Amino acid sequence: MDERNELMCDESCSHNEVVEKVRADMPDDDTLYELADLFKMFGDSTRMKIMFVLMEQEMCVCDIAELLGISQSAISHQLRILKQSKLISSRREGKNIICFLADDHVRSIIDQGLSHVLE
Amino acid sequence: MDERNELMCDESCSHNEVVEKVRADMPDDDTLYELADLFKMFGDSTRMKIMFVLMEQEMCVCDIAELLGISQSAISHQLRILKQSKLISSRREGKNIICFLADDHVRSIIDQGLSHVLE
DNA sequence: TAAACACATGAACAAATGTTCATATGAAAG
DNA sequence: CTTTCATATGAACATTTGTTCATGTGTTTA
Repeated sequence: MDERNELMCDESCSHNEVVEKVRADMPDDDTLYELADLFKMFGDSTRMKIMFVLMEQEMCVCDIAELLGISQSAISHQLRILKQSKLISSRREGKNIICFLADDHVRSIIDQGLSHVLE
Repeated sequence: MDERNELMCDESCSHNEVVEKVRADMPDDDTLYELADLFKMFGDSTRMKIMFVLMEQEMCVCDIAELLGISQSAISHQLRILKQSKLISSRREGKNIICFLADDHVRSIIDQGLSHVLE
């Protein structure tokens, strides 16, 4: 009887024990999905631009839209998503909503990405 | 005459000079798109899983598929994309193609992401 | 050289995503 | 309290994206 999964190649390059070890060391599925969802936030150029702006300067919605040349509605939709991911927060100030980065990981993540891209 | 863009809020929270400074400090559009495309790679759970596996152990395509319980075809399509982004490389070894991480930034990017998620 | 195996790839399809447009909400000023 | 301004949101739409299925390519082994 062959105990290996039918998908596995005949002469497994890594032995089963190795596969088992790697499998055991993987984060659970929920964490993996959360992680992918987090990076999804950085995977759209509009959101990327918003975060870049907020890395330098907190700013109201309207100014972000103007600075980036993107419609207020589009910005607002994206801000909503970014807030849900707890990457940015906001406070009211008079008539305006001021947005700012909510997490310092944003900076380090973007910096690591830049290092790769600029190589 | 009002020199401000019509989109800009009446009483700009940030003065125009600030907006101009931030705009000047932004990377050019090409870089921003590249950056977003890079993070897009981390924004899918299948690719995330592949990279997690390869962080621990280089491995042939077939074993990755078996370990993750994902079809060989799906894995192959994703590997193609990851190679295009220069995140993983591969070499032939007999009948198999062995895949491995091509860039150490992968580890640091994922680690930063994990820190955020596990908070 | 023929068969078996590991992997790649194209087409088709469903699902997720981002923008626009129109409109709603809610604070502030008159 | 009415109007105005800044922002939010829902619906519709076009794109992008990821998977499956069928099949192609290139290596190895018999």
